[in-house]
Amino acid sequence: MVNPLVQRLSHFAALSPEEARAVESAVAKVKTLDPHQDIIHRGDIRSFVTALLEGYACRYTTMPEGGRQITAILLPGDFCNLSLFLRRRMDQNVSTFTACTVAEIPHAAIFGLMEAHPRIVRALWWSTLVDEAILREWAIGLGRRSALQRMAHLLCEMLVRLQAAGLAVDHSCRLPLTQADLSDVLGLSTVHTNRILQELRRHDLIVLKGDALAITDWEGLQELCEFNRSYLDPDRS
Amino acid sequence: MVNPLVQRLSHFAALSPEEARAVESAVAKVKTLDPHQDIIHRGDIRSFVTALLEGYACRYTTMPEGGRQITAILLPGDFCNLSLFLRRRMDQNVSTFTACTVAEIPHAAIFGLMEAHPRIVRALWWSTLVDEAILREWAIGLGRRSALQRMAHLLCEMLVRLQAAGLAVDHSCRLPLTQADLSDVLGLSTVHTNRILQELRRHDLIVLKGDALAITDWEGLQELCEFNRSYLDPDRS
DNA sequence: CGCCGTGTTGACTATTCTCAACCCAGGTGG
DNA sequence: CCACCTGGGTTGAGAATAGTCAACACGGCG
Repeated sequence: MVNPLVQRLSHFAALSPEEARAVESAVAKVKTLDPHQDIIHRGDIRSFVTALLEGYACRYTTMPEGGRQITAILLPGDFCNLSLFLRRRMDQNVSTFTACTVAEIPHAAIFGLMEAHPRIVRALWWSTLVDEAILREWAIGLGRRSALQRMAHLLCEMLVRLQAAGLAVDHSCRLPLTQADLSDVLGLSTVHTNRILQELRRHDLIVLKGDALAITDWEGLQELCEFNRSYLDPDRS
Repeated sequence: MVNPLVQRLSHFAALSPEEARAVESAVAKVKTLDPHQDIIHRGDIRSFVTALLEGYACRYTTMPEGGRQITAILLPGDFCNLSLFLRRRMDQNVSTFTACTVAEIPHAAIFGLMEAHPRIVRALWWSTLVDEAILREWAIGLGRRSALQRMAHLLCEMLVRLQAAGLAVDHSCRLPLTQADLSDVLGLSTVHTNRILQELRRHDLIVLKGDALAITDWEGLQELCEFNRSYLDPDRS
């Protein structure tokens, strides 16, 4: 199996075999994690950065009143906390949805990589830019899209990202989030999320049963939310 | 006057006098812009990066149906489009609120800076991290805070950022955004924005008249929205 | 068997939006 | 100097979107 981390980084800047090896050997430890287990807490100090190799995870913040807002869904190849190599303390929580395997890369190894291989700096920076572009698109949706469009947009985004990670066949993929999880992504109540999903099903746009998401009308779903994938791709347009 | 750009960057990584000079001499051109003038459009290709030296500006995206979502408010020292030095095309619009002066830094000069002065890489990366942290906080607010809390949070954030830029005295600053602009930041209608502002005034939390914002109950305003400034500061906690 | 997590439903409430009107200050042209 | 226009702010009424509360269904699992 190709290392998802290398695969992701080469998506942003073509890596030489030597550079790919350098990335792989920067990994100090590989860990497996249970579902719904916290990887990092807000305020933690770490001497390493964590990258997701297998499974689904998220970054989130909890509100003092008890709510939760998910600010990123992490897929294989994503960094859980790249910012930690500059910032001393983690400013949000990261937790798994499913069982996961993660790679731990010591800060020193990151600095070493960056010094020896300028192209890797570029790739790392790119990866944070895409992170930010996704977050921006979520903010736009939270501010200006209806609940229905927001959900449709999220499903489109997930499919495209999972396709890029080689984790989707045709227009189907695994989506191991409960309706409560989806609510915390979209800023909705669980009841409303449930009704929105039913509406998408009623229009024959999707089939979602447990883990399994199938987008049965890809064109229709994209039109509904005016999905434009360009923000997910390095310079497609 | 200290160059706001240098001031901002030294906030993130102490720059030697030589590095400060290097930053200043990377600026190829300084321009002045009218109020409500677009600086960059989505899709533009540029060979330089733009930094704001004076004035207030914003990044925004327009929806196909006609809405607008502002995704960042830019103050002196902020980059309008730092991502452009990696990404070929601009993925959002940037426009001024007030008359502004901006510095144009050619991509080549950025690369030169980064090569000669590793600490500047650090400072630039930091600046994008803070950008992202602000955006994340906005997303959290859009998802999980009431309109009232969102507005309060924005005003707290603006005051702290303007203080850091030396543009606030005590708890007062200039806020040259119309209620329609504020609405496009907070994801509200202008009517609701108006009513929320009245509510803040009624509780004697703020005085806002035209441009002039005075926060008359700083503690109360922070409590109302549970404002915690740590996301704005390099490793305050 | 009974419990728990997840999904579903109905009834009611709250928040926010839309539409339409109106006010007011500043600037412009007659 | 005044009439008019315009952009921003304000108000009221009614509608739409989304939240809350409470109950129930269903499957997996101890």
